[in-house]
Amino acid sequence: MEAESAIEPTHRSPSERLYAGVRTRILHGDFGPGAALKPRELADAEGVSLAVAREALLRLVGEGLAVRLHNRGFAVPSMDADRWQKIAEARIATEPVMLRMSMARGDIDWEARVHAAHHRLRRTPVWTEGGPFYSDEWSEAHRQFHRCLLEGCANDILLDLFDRTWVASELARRWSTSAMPRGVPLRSVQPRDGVAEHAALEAAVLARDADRAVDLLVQHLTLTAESLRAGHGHGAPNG
Amino acid sequence: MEAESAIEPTHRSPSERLYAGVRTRILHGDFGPGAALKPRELADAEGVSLAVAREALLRLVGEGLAVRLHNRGFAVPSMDADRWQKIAEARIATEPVMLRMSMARGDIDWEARVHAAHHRLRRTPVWTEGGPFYSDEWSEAHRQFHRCLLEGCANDILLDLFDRTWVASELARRWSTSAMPRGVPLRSVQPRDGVAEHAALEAAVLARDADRAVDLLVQHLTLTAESLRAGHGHGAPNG
DNA sequence: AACTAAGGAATGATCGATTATTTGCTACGC
DNA sequence: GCGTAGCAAATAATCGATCATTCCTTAGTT
Repeated sequence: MEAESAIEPTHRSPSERLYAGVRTRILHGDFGPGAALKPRELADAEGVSLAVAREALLRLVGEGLAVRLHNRGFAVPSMDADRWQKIAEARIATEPVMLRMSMARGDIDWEARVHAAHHRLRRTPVWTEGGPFYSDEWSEAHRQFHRCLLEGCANDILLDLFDRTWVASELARRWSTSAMPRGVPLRSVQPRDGVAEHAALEAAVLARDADRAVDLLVQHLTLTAESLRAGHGHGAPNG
Repeated sequence: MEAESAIEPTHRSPSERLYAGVRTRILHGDFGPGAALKPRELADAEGVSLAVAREALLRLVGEGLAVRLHNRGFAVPSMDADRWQKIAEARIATEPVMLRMSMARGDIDWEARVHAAHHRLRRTPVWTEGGPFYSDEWSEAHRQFHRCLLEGCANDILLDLFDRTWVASELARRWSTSAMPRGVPLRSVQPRDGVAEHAALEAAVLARDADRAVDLLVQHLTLTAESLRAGHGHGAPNG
């Protein structure tokens, strides 16, 4: 395998293109919570058949990024106030156990990857140029870092569960930041020092201090949930 | 809308019928691990179009009951020796935390449902008439009982994760039992008293003894994994 | 004998059109 | 005036056929 996935991303199959496009747009919050995802529209916009749009939507449903309403098509998942809490709770319930497993098993190579992931995260600009949104690069680096911490557990099933929860979390996060009024960028409602939190987490992990690492992780997740909850109710575009 | 979901189950949409049928057959082990799932065959067998078969397969992929190979169609997930361990480990990692949450939050109504689920489980015959297989009714009652124990946590995200893991677990279990030689039914390699285990678990849960309940659950999961591992390598139909 | 390359059969992906269901509106009766 | 039956537009589900890729056979070569 050489340059197989790195060549032209736009050269892939129609199905793949449309799937990736819609996925990105959902994650970016281009569709509001509960918005209908119409196969015809998506297909026409990409110049492709209905079947590929349906396929893309079906895949998204499997991933938790869309829901299906019986005989009423597809839609972006809706988001109510306490879904936040549920997602944060799920992460707090599952990730600490995984982190302990990861730290108990991870080898030198894993340590190196954690270090690299943290380095990348630290060096990636958090904010986009103009808007109050996280940059795509930072979002991806952020995901990589958190996943990397847990990858030492070497359990595909558990990492799958992480991926699912992460997607739900990102979706919710995006809507929360989208709900912010334009004049009040996210940084003002997030006085925490995310960089320091990640650094402390990395340090504890590499020092193999499991108790401290779990503490820091739970704290990190709790603070994230709280800052996002604080960002709610400012004037969400819809319900 | 009157009798909408309770009428003829065979009267549902073609898509639903085929989906449910294939799902059941996969769970029953009618296709070996890694077996190809060909849309054309499935569609023709049910007398429906290719699109319907593809849709069903896509849904199955989202559920973890099928995998997709790039430009090479769909297949039943393959199963290697240590996948067992991974699945058991995932359950042992996640379910105890959920059980504690559930027991901390569950109300009287939840207790009643746990009791009912256990009653149903206890009264359902475990084995099918002729073969060495679990009966469908028992499998479903078993799932309901275990899920019910955790439902007190009142967290959709976490219960979703349980559902996924359970499906993987059931798939693996079925293949393990299928691998048994015909003359040696499963009961002989499973000397444990599953009924007593479930009863003890129910008792600890209803007594709100979280530590004991978690202990029993972990023990239950561990024994399951071990008995299933013991059943491996007898002469699996394929790889 | 083994390895490689061409070609055909099988299967996967995509398409355009048709059928069935839902939705929103309108007209009618109470 | 309100509720409801019925019609029409929109959209979801399904179909049969076509295009593209992979797999398997076979012939040719070293």
